[in-house]
Amino acid sequence: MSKLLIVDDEQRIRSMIHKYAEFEGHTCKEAEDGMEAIKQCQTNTFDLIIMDVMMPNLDGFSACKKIKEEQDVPVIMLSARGEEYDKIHGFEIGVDDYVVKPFSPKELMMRIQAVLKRVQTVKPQDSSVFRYNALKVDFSARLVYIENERIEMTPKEYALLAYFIKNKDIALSREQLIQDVWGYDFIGDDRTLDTHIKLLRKCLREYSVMIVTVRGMGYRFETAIK
Amino acid sequence: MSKLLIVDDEQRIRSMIHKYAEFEGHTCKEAEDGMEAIKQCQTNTFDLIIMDVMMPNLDGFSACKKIKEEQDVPVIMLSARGEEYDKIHGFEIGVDDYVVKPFSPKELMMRIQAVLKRVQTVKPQDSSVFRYNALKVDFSARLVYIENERIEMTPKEYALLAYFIKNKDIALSREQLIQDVWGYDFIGDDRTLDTHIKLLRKCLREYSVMIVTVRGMGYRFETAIK
DNA sequence: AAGCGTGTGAACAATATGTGAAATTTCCAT
DNA sequence: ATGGAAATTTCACATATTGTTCACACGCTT
Repeated sequence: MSKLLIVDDEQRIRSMIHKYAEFEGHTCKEAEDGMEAIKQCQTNTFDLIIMDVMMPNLDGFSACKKIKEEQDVPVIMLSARGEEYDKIHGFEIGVDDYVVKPFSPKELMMRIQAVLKRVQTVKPQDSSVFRYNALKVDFSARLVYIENERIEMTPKEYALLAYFIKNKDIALSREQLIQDVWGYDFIGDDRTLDTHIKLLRKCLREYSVMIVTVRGMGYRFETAIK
Repeated sequence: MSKLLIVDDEQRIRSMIHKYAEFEGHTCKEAEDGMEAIKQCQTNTFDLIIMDVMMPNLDGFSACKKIKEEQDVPVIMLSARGEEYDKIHGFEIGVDDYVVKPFSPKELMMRIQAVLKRVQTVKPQDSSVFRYNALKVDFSARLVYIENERIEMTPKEYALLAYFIKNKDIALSREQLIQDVWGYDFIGDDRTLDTHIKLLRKCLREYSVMIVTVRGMGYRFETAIK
C-alpha cells in the first residue's frame, strides 16, 4: 500500500490508472502537468511517481529531473511508442521504468509493484527518517528540513523535536518532557520548558501548529493536522 | 493474541471461524449482520473484523464503510467466488484483505495473521480508548471525539469525564467525586461540582444524558442508555 | 405549596502558558 | 587558559484560559 502521484494531461488516463492503483491498495494523487507535479512533491511525500513524457507547461523529463534533484523518489515514465530517444534520455536522468502507450492496466500495475519492491529492498524501511508533508527529519544525519531547506536547530530544540516525534499523537505531561528530554535530575524554572517550546515552534515555522498545547498537562505533537 | 469480530449470517461459518481463531489464541465475538457488527464496534474495540459481504439487514460493504468512518480497524471480507465487482468495491472502501468462499480455515488463519502483523507494525502501541456509540475518548492522546469531531475540554472537564469513565455505571457521591477529582483537601462551594457537571454535560452534547443525577447522593455515568 | 437539592449564568479569582530580554552557562577556537 | 559566540536558563510581565463563587431559577418530593 503506497502513495502514488499520477501525472498526465489526459484526465481519462489519470482516472484509469488511479482506479486500478487504488484497487491494488495504493492511494493516489493526480497532477495534470509537470509544474503541478513539482508543487505536489514539495508538500507531499510519494512512494512512486507515474508520469507522462508529453505534457503542456513542463514535460515529464524536466519535471522528473527537477523532482529528483530535491528528493529520491522512483519514477515510471509513460510515453508514445517508438520514441527511442526518450527511453535513453529517461534512464539518464534516473527514470526507474518505462511503459509505452498504449499499455494494459495490468502491465502497469505489475511494473509499479516491481519498482516498489525493488526500491523497498534496496533501502529497507529507513525509519530513521520522519516525514510529514514538507517537514523532514533525518535522524541518522541529525538534520531537519522544511521544503528541502535545512533548518538549523540547537541540541535542545532537536532533542525536544525528536522526543515529540518518537511520541507523536500522545499527550505528554510537562514532567515527562522535562524528565525525558532534560534528565531526571533537572530542577529548573517552570518557564524553561515553555521557552524551548517557543524556540522549537519558531524553527518549525508553519509546522509549529503540530505542537499542540494540552492545557493543564503539557503538549502533544500531532500528525493529524492538515 | 487479538480480539476479533466475526460477522456472518450463517451460524455454521461463524462457529467454524470462531473455533479456529480461538485455537490460534484469539478471542472472538460474533455478529450475524452488519447492523449488529456496527453496534458491537461501538461498545467494543476489536483488532480485526472478519465480515461476509452478503448479509441480511446490512451488507458487509455498507457495514465496513460505516465502521471505518468511526474507527480505523482492519477488515477481512469474505465473499462468494466470482464477484469481481465486490473486490474492486471492497478495496475502494479500505478492505484489508479478501478471502473467497469456500476457503480453507488454514488459509483464513494465515490471512488473519498477515493482516494483524501488517497493522501492528504500522502502529505499534495500542492506545487505550473508551467508546460509546459515536463518543470516543482517547486517553493516550487525551482527546475526546463525538462523531469524529474533536471536542475541546478544559482540564477539569476532562478529568471529571475520565473519572466517570473509570467508574462507569457506579453511583458516585458528591464527596467522592470532589475528593477524587479535586483532591482530598478541596474546601469549596457546594455549587462548584454542579457547575462542572453542567460544563461537562455541555461538552458531551447528546451524550450529556449519560451523566445521570442521583438525587441526594451524586451522579452516575451510565453506559446503558439509548 | 413548602422545602430541599440541583441547574445555570455571570462576575470574578486563580492559573497556566506565551514571550522578550537579560543573565548565565557552555562550547569552541584560538 | 581565555574571549566571544552560541545555547540555555531565568525572570518579569502579558495574555489566555480555566476554576470558583454566588444569587437565583428550577424542579422533585412530600
